Amino acid sequence: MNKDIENEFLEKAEVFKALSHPTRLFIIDAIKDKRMSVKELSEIVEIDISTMSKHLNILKNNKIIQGEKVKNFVYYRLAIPCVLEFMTCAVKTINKK
Amino acid sequence: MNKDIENEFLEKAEVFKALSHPTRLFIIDAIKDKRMSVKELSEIVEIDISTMSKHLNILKNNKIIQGEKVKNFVYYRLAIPCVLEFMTCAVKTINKK
DNA sequence: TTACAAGTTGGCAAAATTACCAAATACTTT
DNA sequence: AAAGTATTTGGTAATTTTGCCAACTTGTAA
Repeated sequence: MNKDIENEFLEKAEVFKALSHPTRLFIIDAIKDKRMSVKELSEIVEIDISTMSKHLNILKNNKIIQGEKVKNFVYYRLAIPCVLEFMTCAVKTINKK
Repeated sequence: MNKDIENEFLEKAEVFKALSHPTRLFIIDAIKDKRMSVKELSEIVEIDISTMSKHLNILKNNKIIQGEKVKNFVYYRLAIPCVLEFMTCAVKTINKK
């Protein structure tokens, strides 16, 4: 693959990849209004807390969310509100199917 | 994983997954103004034409692009212009890093 | 009809992703 | 200090994605 093209689009692709999992899209929807802890999120989605922690880490590494430690909880919130607009476009796409 | 949550977010995640590869983001950028054939795209990106065909198929299955056969060429163009706005948000995210 | 070019599909191996468990860390509370 | 709760990290197996080659299909042109 051409290196210039790869350099230009790889970082952007990483952001989309971070959003390409149902659990991570749920997270974004869930914390858009109020911050939530890892345990709260894992219990709602019904997955292992370690799995949830890793999903949150993927979003955090891409600066899509950010965490804040309070006591021994970590509360996460949206760092990039524009991701919500992504959703609107995704839904338009789905409605075409 | 909770089934209601999975049902609500799986389809949307598929759209993001379709966009989560540098070659596929390049395609979207390349055909945003003018339609292009599989061979043209594969030569620019420098990958096998069969690989390019598969990438195009992933985008087509998600209704992000659409193809039109002319002679023995297939020209692809954008079907959902709003994906370009996704890019703008992705870049904002990248600039934070 | 024969040869050629564009595109698609199937198969396979390498790489990446995902989810669980177990163990480690961080912080509280008794 | 000891026990308990929340979170993170390492390891591993199952699944998915990716890219090439080879073979096949479709349509063109000699």
